Amino acid sequence: MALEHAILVSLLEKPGSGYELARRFERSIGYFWTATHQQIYRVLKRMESDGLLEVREVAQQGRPDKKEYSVAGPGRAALSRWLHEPVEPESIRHELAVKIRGAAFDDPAGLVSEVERHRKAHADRLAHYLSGERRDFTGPEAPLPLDAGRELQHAVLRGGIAYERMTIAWLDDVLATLHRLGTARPGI
Amino acid sequence: MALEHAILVSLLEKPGSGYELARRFERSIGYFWTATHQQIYRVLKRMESDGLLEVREVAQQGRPDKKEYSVAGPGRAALSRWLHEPVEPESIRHELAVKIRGAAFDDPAGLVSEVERHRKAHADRLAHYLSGERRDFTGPEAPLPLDAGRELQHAVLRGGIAYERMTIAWLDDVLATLHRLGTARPGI
DNA sequence: TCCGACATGTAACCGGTTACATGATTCT
DNA sequence: AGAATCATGTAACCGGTTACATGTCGGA
Repeated sequence: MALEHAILVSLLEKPGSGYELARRFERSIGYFWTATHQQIYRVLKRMESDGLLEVREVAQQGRPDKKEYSVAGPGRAALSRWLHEPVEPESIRHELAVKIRGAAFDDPAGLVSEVERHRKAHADRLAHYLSGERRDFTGPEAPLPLDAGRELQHAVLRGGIAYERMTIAWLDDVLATLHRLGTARPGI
Repeated sequence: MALEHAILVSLLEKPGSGYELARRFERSIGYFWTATHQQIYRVLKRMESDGLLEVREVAQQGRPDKKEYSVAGPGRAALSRWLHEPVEPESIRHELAVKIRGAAFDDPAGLVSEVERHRKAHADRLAHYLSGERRDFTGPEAPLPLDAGRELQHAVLRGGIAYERMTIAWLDDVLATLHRLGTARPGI
């Protein structure tokens, strides 16, 4: 049910249309919760009919009209309720780890290029996060009234950065292991 | 579709029943891919009827009979095919991160206990991984024929260890941030 | 004229979760 | 007698994915 709550958070940060939400889920929010536009439109409709959201038809020049959603009172209450109830610490699902273990029954060396692909994807994401951090969280830090939202967004981003760094280091470890296996027994 | 492949890997490592697989998914394999017994029984049945697995009824003393599954030729081929095709680098889904961002619109201090709960869960998992590592991957390392399966299992476990350590450090960071927000503006 | 960005949707499918159900055996 | 472990399942639901579908507007 976290998609609903992710949408509530995103709309509290800034109201927007389904399309705009979909874009945000490709960026900031999507760093730790993904959703496609189909899913988002479906859930927005349900949330609106449940009274969690309000819609406003907005005419635009040079663009199609859009429906701007914002959080209604019950939506805010629902978020608050969720924040106060515990969620289970989730376990990761890492398909690549399955592959790595599976490689023992196939060709370990054949996995090198796949691991390298993943390493690159994570390095790209890290670079993206770091540039976002530079853009949004450095420079003339508003010194007096520290904005809780900003601080917490930054804390989450630091988590993403730490995750990508850790993953890259681990994939280097995996590559070294695959290399060792490849050279140790060249005949077999 | 990774559940099928996780099952193939697990059964190649050692044949077993649905029940045994479910237990493994609570342990080693489950560290990076989870599945409940209902799911496993359903998929085992399908995989068997697809010819990927073989079943053998095994009578046991003092216990109910079980169906021992093992990987058939086509199953091994399917795994090999999967290992050679790229999988998309997946993005994480971290519900707690949604909560952290959402806390800005509610009570940041109220999240402390939840974050601490998660920190403890990850610390427990880390301890569990480390004891597994000590048990399975240290001591009299077979020095001559390094076993590819063992090496790769260890590499995956090191990934789990790195993940838990990173997460614990991040949650400490989050706790420090929440604390800062709580003390900085005691009146608001 | 065609492409890309903006904007919103439907339909079918499938994988995963939750709840329910049964029954044997061993240990306390 | 009751709890725990071993063992295997069915059914309903729901969230997420993939494919398909439509239409506007601005710029190359």
